[in-house]
Amino acid sequence: MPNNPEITVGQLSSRSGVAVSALHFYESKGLIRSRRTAGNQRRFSRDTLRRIAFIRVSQRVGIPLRAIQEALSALPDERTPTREDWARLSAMWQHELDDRIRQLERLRHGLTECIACGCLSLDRCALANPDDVAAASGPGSRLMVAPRRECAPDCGPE
Amino acid sequence: MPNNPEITVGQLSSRSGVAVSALHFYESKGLIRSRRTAGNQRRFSRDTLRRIAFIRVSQRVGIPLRAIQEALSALPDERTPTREDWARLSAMWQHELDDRIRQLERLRHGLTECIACGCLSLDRCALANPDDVAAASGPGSRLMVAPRRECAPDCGPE
DNA sequence: CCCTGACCTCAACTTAGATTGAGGTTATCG
DNA sequence: CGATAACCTCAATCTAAGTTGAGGTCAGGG
Repeated sequence: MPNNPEITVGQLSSRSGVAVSALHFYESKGLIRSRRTAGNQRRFSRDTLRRIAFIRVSQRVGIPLRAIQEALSALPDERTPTREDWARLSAMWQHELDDRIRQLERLRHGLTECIACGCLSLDRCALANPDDVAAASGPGSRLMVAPRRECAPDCGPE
Repeated sequence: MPNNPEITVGQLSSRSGVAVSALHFYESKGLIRSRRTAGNQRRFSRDTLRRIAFIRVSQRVGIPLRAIQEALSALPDERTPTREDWARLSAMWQHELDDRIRQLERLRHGLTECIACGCLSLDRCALANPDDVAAASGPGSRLMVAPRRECAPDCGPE
């Protein structure tokens, strides 16, 4: 089985569960690469499967394709990536993931308080005016959360 | 100040931090409502601010506008919503939020293991083949995660 | 040899959540 | 009264992440 080193787009699709059209799309975005046969058909090397696994995992973390592409471009260009190469890449997302979990937990905490007071006041509630929505959505992402203020007595409905 | 009960779209925008165009958009989607003046300008009641706070918080949780609209439609139609009304609504998202946190934590756990083994194999890694991506994105959301299999010795690069 | 299924390209369409612009009206300040 | 800022509608555009379809080619089996 390690004898036929290349696979077709259809095989790649059925093995990865990703539609052929999506694979074309990924290739057009530079996330995967292929060689062409004499008849202009794509042939993928086996480690493309691993690339796709990485892409799917990354998408689950919430990373946009654009950023995944940039991460993948850190892989060695002609040598087949080693286990360490992949581990290094995966570690990158772990920070992202930690951040996102922390954000959601802050949000959950805030929501609990705000349910208690029923407030949801734009001025006072940490939940409004987030400033950390854009995490992992672009280069200059801002990660701060405004310091919480107390829910004031008048922050319920008038 | 509680004397002028209505605000313009510009005031709503600057107080909420949401662009006027977005407010128009929200109104077109039925998330907020307005009265019109003789000159066809929008006038919003004050509790629209709270609606917008709710919308923003919900978006942070990852709820699509469509679902936010449905939730908001549970608010009383002519009476100003009470603190309890809002609390009831907010509580709905808490379950969503818990789910999402749990998912991300599972993902993080899996990622840690996969970093250790460097695998990311489509066949063996729980991280590929998720089946729980679509949580909170549509009515029949599937929440299962495939039972984990061990990372096998050959799941590193060949 | 020819049929069929897998493959090719390219353009158009999809959904979500808006933003931008054109062209025109209203409200307010001095 | 006039300038200007804020408002109005409606259509077009944008990004992300693809899917769908038209029209045409390639490869392998019977």
